[in-house]
Amino acid sequence: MADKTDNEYRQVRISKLDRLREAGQNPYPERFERSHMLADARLLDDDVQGVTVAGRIMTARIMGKLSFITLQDVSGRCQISIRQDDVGPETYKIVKKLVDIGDFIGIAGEMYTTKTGEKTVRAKGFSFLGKTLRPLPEKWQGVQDQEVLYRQRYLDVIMNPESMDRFKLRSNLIRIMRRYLEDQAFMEVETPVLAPKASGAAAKPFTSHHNALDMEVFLRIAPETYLKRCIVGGFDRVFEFARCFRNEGMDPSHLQDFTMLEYYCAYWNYEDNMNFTQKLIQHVLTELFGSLEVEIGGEKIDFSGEWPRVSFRELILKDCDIDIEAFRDADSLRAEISSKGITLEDVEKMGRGNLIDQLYKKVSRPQMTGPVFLTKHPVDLSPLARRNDDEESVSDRFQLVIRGWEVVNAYSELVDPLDQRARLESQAALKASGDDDAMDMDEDYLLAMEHGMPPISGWGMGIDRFCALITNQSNLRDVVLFPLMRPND
RNA sequence: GGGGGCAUAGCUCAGUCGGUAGAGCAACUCCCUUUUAAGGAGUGGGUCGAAGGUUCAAGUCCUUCUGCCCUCACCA
Repeated sequence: MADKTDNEYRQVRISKLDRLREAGQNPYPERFERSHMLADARLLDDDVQGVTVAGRIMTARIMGKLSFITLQDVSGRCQISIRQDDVGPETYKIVKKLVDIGDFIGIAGEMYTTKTGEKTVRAKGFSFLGKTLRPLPEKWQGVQDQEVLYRQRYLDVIMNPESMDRFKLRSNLIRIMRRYLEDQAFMEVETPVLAPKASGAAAKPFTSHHNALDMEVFLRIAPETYLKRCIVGGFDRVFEFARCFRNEGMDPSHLQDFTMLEYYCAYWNYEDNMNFTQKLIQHVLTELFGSLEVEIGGEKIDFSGEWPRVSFRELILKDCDIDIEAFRDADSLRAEISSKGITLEDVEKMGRGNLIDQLYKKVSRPQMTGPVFLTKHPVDLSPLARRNDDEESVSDRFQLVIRGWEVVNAYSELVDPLDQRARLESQAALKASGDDDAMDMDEDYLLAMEHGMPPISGWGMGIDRFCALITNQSNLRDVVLFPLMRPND
């Protein structure tokens, strides 16, 4: 790792700092006025005067009295040239002797096209804008070491334009979603990250201790119950980009620290919400890609038209010929699964809902490619979802599955406070009997519910997952700028 | 947690059967007014991830450890 402070490069560059100051150049000046981003400068006609650009030096071709330098900024790259005859021998000597690849410089000058056809800014004035003490990675191969790419992400995005583009896309994605929701009268709110209870999902929380209050606090595992309190309070449509934390295993599709977008809409049911989801995602993809066909993992996925809606029951019946409605308790279902020759891990401990979920993950989910709305989950997998009025064993719930990834989870919310109390009591009983993932009793949330809720449909999307999916990344860390790494010093 | 893989100069990588540590880029000293992976001449740069072991001799073989990647399990 680059933690040595005594290497040749650093010593040489520190000595250049002093020489820059002696030559009258501040190595770290306070500002610079740009007229154009580099990508925009390249579009200018020849002979345009008064162009001022700045950026990081990526490559340099230094000659005796004329140099070509490629600068990079967030917009892209542009070549500049510096001629001794234009800037004078003192300044040209600085360029030759004291400027390194990786440094920031700014120039003022005019546009021209070189005889090899490259748009170039010819420097009439030169400003030193920032000294680097470390060399950039190799200009052609860049950084290959996955560990360095994660630990020193700045090097990744400096050297790899596709990586920079991916993070730009993530930013665009979030902006487009935020605007779309705002345009549909949703209001962005912020709810607690640090709370006395980890509620709203089944997951192991991170814990901490609040000194002044002398109490245990939890990092949120979901914003759900607070956003629903907002609905109780009269905000009809709310959303939050909620950083959530779950103290569970890490692998390419799970991070302990991730971003969920959740929204809640009063007076909608889950079917309204499916309609809206389809419009939202079609809008986002059109804005991002100008197309509803996205290539993911080597196959083109078509997001246009109406997406199929299939219930758990229909799906499982189709994929393994088991009608889950015919098996109303865990034991009979377990027997049926094993009689079909399907093996699932740890079936003995599972309730009926979990059995169905595991069965689905085994026989159905891996082969689901295009966008599919999976609906009507077993009610005991959905402690916060509304029970279906016609079938009491299922919930008014859907997930959006794309290429085997559950990207969206949404339902008609349970707004009956007595039903909610009963379901949380059974969750708490599961937890007391050793199920760490079951939910806690949440009296504070029940108190809010008892003050009355309208019909609500809520919705959550794993932003990291969606982003990884549409940027064709298989590891969520590739869409997170600074993933958590074990320190290695 | 199980299994597999990787770790050599600032970066990208070679390193044969165990026998003096290599290249390109980058850096340093020069030359160079149209380059664009600029070119030419020269120079310096290594705790081979760490610690043990085997051996006359270890970057190389063995053990342990650390970090990272993949995979299985777990986990909405």
